[in-house]
Amino acid sequence: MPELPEVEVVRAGLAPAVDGARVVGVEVLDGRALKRHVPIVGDDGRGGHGVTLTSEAAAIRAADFERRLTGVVLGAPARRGKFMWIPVVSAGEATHLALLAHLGMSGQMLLRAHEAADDRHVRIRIWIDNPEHGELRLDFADQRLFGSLALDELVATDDGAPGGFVGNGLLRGAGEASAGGAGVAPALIPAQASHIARDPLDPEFNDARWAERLRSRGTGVKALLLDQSLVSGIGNIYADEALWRARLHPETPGRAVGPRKVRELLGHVREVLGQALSEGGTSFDEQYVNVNGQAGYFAHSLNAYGRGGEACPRCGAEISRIPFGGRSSHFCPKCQRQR
DNA sequence: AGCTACACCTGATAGC
DNA sequence: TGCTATCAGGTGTAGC
Repeated sequence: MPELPEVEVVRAGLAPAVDGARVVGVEVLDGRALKRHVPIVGDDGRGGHGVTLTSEAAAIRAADFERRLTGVVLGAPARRGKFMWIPVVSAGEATHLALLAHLGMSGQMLLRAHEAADDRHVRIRIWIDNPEHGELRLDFADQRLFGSLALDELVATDDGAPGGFVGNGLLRGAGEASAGGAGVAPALIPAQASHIARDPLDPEFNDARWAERLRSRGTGVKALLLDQSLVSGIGNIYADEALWRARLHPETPGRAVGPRKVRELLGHVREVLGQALSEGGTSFDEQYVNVNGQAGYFAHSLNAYGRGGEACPRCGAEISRIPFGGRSSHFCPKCQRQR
């Protein structure tokens, strides 16, 4: 579900509540929401996805997560692509630890009053005390459990540039400063997010390098947009939308896209991400919501995604829907010709 | 190295 | 009503 714009809406919403707040309590209701959390003591040696946690292993993780997170002070949340993290600070100084969050397909970070009733699918509750805003509850809810929280080690970025976006307001668009004044992002990134590329709205994103890598591959351009090691933050919705804007067929091999067209595609990616951001992200149902549980409006602005069988807003031809890696690609067969 | 298939989950909806 | 199949915004890993 949540792609870059949705995760950024959540990150920005979390910032005023968590920055400077102390964790006063942690309760793991479902240990499966800690898939990425590796306990220090009693490590079961089983990590990552595609591995079913035994209930014993899940209990070890839960206990470790609760023990180590309780009592810490949190800093300003950061984001790269679809990964988000909140650094653990001590006496105002960053430590080597961060609370890492990935929302997967259905994850939500909800800010609620301390004693508010639970939302559906809450897996982890974190009680925080903010010096300015008082006591709040940060709930991680996730229907499908593809998302997770973890305590993860912060490592140096390989290029020495900031690890991700940190700002007091919502990121506005390609390489722009935040609305509320940019925070100083340290050159650190959680180890588990360090393998993904920078996202297209990161000022340090290397356009030429990306273009070169994309044009060296025989894979379809949609699969390349979704490859988080080439460019992060793009998912099924915005891949389809960017390709529609660029008039590119999703199965066009990377090496068949000319240099000019590749630059154009990147421009469309930035444009669609920026527009979605300004409209609060894309919500089809209750699955994607901001920290207050509210939906975004960008679903009204989609041209291709989810519109199979409808008329192309540009040429009127019928939008096609074809299988793609266990889900679907949506495109206009007339304006997005295979080349 | 690059690519595909699949595993990890729950729930909504459609069709019988 | 109740069963089964299909679909959903993501990612990591096994295996060819």
